[in-house]
Amino acid sequence: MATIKDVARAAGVSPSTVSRVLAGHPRISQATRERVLQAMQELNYHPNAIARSLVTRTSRTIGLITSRPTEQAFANPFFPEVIRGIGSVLEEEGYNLLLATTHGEDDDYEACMRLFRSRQVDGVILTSSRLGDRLIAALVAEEQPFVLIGRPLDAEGRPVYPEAHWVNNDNVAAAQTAVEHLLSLGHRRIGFVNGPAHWVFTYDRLEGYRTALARAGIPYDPDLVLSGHITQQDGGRALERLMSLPDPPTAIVAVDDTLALGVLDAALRRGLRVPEDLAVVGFNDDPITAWTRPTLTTVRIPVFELGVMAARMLVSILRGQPVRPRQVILPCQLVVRASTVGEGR
Amino acid sequence: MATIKDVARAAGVSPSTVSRVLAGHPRISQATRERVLQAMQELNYHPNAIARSLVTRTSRTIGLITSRPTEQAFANPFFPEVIRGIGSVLEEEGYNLLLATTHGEDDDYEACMRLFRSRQVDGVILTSSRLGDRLIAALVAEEQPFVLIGRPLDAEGRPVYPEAHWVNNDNVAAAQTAVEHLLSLGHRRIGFVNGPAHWVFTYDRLEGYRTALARAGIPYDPDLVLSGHITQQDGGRALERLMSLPDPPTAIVAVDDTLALGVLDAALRRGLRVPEDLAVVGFNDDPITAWTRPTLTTVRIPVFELGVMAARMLVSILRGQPVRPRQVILPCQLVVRASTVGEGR
DNA sequence: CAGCCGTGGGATAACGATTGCACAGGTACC
DNA sequence: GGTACCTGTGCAATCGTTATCCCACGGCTG
Repeated sequence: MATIKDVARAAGVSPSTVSRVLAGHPRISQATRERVLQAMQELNYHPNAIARSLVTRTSRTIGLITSRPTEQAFANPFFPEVIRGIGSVLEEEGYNLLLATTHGEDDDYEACMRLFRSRQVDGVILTSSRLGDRLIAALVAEEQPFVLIGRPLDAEGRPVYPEAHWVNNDNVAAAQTAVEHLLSLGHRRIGFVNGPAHWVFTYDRLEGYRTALARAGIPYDPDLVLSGHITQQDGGRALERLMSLPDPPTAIVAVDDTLALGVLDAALRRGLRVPEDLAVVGFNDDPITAWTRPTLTTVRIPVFELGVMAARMLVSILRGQPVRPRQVILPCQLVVRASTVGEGR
Repeated sequence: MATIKDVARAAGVSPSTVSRVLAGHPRISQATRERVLQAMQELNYHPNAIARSLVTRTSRTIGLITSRPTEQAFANPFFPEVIRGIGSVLEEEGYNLLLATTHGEDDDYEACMRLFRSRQVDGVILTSSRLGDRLIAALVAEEQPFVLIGRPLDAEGRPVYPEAHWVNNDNVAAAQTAVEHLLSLGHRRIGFVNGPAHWVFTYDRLEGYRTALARAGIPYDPDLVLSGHITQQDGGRALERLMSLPDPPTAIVAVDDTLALGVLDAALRRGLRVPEDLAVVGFNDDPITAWTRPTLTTVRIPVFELGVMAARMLVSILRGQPVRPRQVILPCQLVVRASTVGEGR
């Protein structure tokens, strides 16, 4: 493959000049520029990004860290959508996207730090966070450029790192809205089917649930709150346990559509009528929710937009531009369907 | 950040020696090795992958080329699943995964070639192909390492590049099986709702449709075959057109579940009973198909496994190992549900 | 006419690793 | 005791760019 030296020789100039043409340097005469460009064409020259990275100390690549549990959690719609969002920005900014694939729960830490230390990425986007996340702590400590989709909380659930950049959908408000929707329909005993409790988004949604209840003057009943993996199976199990309570709920909020599907399926199997005997609300507006019988009330999350915002932020950071608000919260939207208000179709 | 020279100085050896320790070179004494390792630890040294790439001329990164139309086509389940499959292999092989994000129909060509020419990837995996695909032609011509998920056909649909590496699900057989299933249920007029005709997977599925009909001695009726984008909308439109034929079909095969969903929805709206008035078969076994009413008969495609195989192949190629069979065909599985045989639930 | 400045471009040194070659010292063998 | 070989390590070139410094040249100014 042709190098910058070959081009230089062919054009009768020095490598420096070729480099300057490449960079669009102003102090190059029109004549030389054209000679160089033509030589490039003739030799089918393409600059070696690796060599360039070595000297500029930037890779024009950003990493996407998605830990396995998240991938499961958001399973279908989240992953491709957020990538589409991120990709759409990076593409026009001329950045590459490197995926960190990890196996274990905590391997995202190693994977991410390796990307930075080996200089393969200029910054990263994290697609989710845990309470007291050590990866976030490390990135902050090492001052590595990153943007979090979500928000950083310490192990006790208190907001931390006010300087950090993140973009989040308002999970607290979203869950609150969902619960208030049920309250407005007259429900008073509302079950909450949670995912793994140490994720921030599940934590926040639980928070919204509690807030809504508190505002309505309904005491919090721990028996009504279950937590499991984000699978249809665990959704089903949760329903069984909730319905065998002495005073079972008349409505259930699940933190993810997959869980809600499990709940719904188990409820129907049990012979419950939805929503008459039990109302169900999910999260994410998975396309599938428009097809269940009854269709599923759910909270739409602007995933594509989260990706776009996160990417924009990170690019600004890397450019050294100050990012206007360091944190952005995008609103969610309750999509009311038949699983809470009957035949809405 | 510490470099190899810092480590060398701290350990009282030359950079070469440090490099050899890093590479696990055999002719390094135990004592030196330990001194060097300790120095690395103390300095928190991590080798610069960029610098290494420059001299070794490999990036230990592979690219994933997914053109926008494909992303739409396979929308939900395909994309994350194939990445999971690829990732699971690359992770243990120590390769990175770089995503090529493209906007336009033909931009995948530019994107892919740029990755190669700028030396950012050692090889690529293509997630799909068109008839007479120029990207494939270029990769073959330039002898770049690549694996295709799908198979290469020329503009007229003839197999080409017998040397190329690819892994494919047997779309012809799959479609054939689907049609034969309908034939065995007594259907004689079977509609075919296709995606964009220039994709190989749609081409192959149409091929399977024709083969099955031919074997059953049923003449091919072009009126029964429609082609559009892979959206629910176009599925609905296709149904309308098919059902307004003078002699409408009693069964429909759609090349993708999204299309099948559109067909199903439009059919139900039209007051047709499924499967009594119209049987419907889709492709991909999207989780959603288990939730429609009636549930949707579909063809399950081993997406994760396609990713795994493709990645394994590519890694072998990059290692310089001969790949045993250059082409692999994975079987599909017909999942029979209520949209063809009534209440299967 | 001397000095200065702006323009265009060359020389050279990094950037941080790998690697072929050379070489010192020790051991084994004839 | 000399030669040959093995072991362990250093030297220096190299990968393909960019960046810093510097110089040549021409025109303008005083």
